[in-house]
Parts: sequence; C-alpha cells; structure tokens
Amino acid sequence: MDDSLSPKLDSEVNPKDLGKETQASKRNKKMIQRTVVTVKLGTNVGKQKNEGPPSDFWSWRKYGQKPIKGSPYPRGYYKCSTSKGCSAKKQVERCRTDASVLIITYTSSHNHPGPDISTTANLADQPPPKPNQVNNEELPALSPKEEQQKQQQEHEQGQGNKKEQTSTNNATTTTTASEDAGEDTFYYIQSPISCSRDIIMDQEEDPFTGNLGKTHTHHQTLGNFVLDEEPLSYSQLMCFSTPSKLSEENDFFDELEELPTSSSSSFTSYMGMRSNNNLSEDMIPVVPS
DNA sequence: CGCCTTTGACCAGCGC
DNA sequence: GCGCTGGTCAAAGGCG
Repeated sequence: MDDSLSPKLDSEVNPKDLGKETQASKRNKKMIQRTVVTVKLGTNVGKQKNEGPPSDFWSWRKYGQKPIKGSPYPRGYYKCSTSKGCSAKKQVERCRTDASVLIITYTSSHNHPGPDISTTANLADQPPPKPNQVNNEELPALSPKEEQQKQQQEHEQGQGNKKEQTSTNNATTTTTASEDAGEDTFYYIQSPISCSRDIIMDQEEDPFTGNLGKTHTHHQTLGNFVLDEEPLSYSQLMCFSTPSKLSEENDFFDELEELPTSSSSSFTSYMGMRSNNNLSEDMIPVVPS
C-alpha cells in the first residue's frame, strides 16, 4: 500500500532512490511544503472523536506513532487514504505545554480532488461518508505515565475549562484564538506564540529559516487565513459535532484525557474547504528556502 | 472482506 | 565515529 505512495514522492526526487525511499522522503521533508497548524482544542474535542464526526473530507490512515523527546505526548503519523496515490501526510501531536493545543503538520498536498465544497457544506448537516474512519484518534494515545502527567497538566489548567465544558456549543461564536481557549470548541491559533511557540518554531524553523525568521510572519498567514476569514468554518465545524451528546461525552473524554482526532480533522476539513474555494493551502504551506 | 490501528524494528540525518 | 531522534515500513490484530 504504502509502496505505491512512497515511490510517488520519491519519483519527484529521484527514481533511482526508490530503493531508498526513506532517504529520499526524508530529504523531501525538508524540501516539501509543510503546513503547520495549531488547533486549540476544547474539552469537547474528546467527544467529537467519539462521535465520529467528519474529521475531514479526506480519510487518513495512521501509519506510525512515536514519542517525541521533550514532549509528554507522542506524535502520530498519518497518510491520506482517500486516494491511493495521494502522498499527503500529516503529523498530529499535542503541544507539550498545553495539552489542549493540537499541532498538526501537513506535509505534501493531496494530488487528488477532494470532496466538493458543496458536498462539504452539506457535511455540516450530514455525517461524512466514512464516519468510522474518523473514529480513530488522530491523537496518539497516551501511555499510563503520560496520562498521569497530562491529567495533572490538564487538571491545573483544565479547572477553568471544565467549567465551561458544558457550553460546548457556544464555540461557534468564538472565532478568536485568544485566551478563550477555555471554551469547549477548538480554536485555530493564529500563532504558536500562544503556547506552542517552541513547537511551532521548531517545525517551521527549517522551512522558514529564510522566510520566516519571525513567528509573526507565520502569525500573519495563519491569522488571516484562519481567524480573519471564514468564520464559516467554525459553524461548520460545530455542525460536525453533536451538541446534545457533547455534554455527555464531555465528561467521558474528560476523564479519558484523550486527544480528539475529530478536532484536528475538522480543522483539516476546514483547510480542504478553503483550498476548494479559492484559498488554497498554498497560502499556508511553508515553503522552505 | 476490507480497512484501519497498534506496535516494534529499521534506516537515515544530525549533533556532539 | 557514536549515539540519539525522527520518520517510515511491515506484521498482527481488531472492527465495521
């Protein structure tokens, strides 16, 4: 399966290296465009994952998970399974400093047409074709030890969140990624500065070395892209989740402390929609020097 | 039956 | 040159 994918990527680089896909791919990683997205997750996130909302128009298949040094949370590696030849990948990890923040790094772009926006729009009302896929957590499960840490972490900051958890639905209204993180909804963080600065910088450091020496650059891009434009996404995202159940599952996930895939997925969908419309991911993608 | 998740192992790049 | 870390692959198991 993957074989078909790897070669594709490599083919762009060097057919000869097919045997050394890993190598080529690794090199590519630095060359290919990477889109780093930080998503602020509310507690409600967890429920979403369980609910199995349309994570995004594309289906992702997890092909690996690795603990990241310096981060209590592992990183999950996903490949686009919507199309066999699609080389789109994404990495999902939690902000080491804020468990409620998801850091999604998109690598490569889909080489196939995603679902029509119109379809997507409907998705808001209707569940996606493959809800089951969404079920899977994009977020790597935490080991018992990690969970404990996380629990402690969330416990501290979650105190405020938990209170608001009940108001999960309200998320739709909030568009700003400010300190409102307490909300149940997920927010798009304009810039890593919020909390995942280190992480983001880390990821972008490479690609942005020349272009994005400053976080604010990224901020602008994401800011415009995510925050200023399309509050629509929020409503859509919200639509994905079922409010009624949210409150119930809230507790459930709260205890689990797991990371919701849906949230990230939702975000992804958002991106996809945009690309479908006029704004392509190209806007966000990090283009290495 | 097919697809996806999980987990361990392997490989390559990078830093010291 | 060695060790560490990150990323990917492959096999096994589970679920819808």
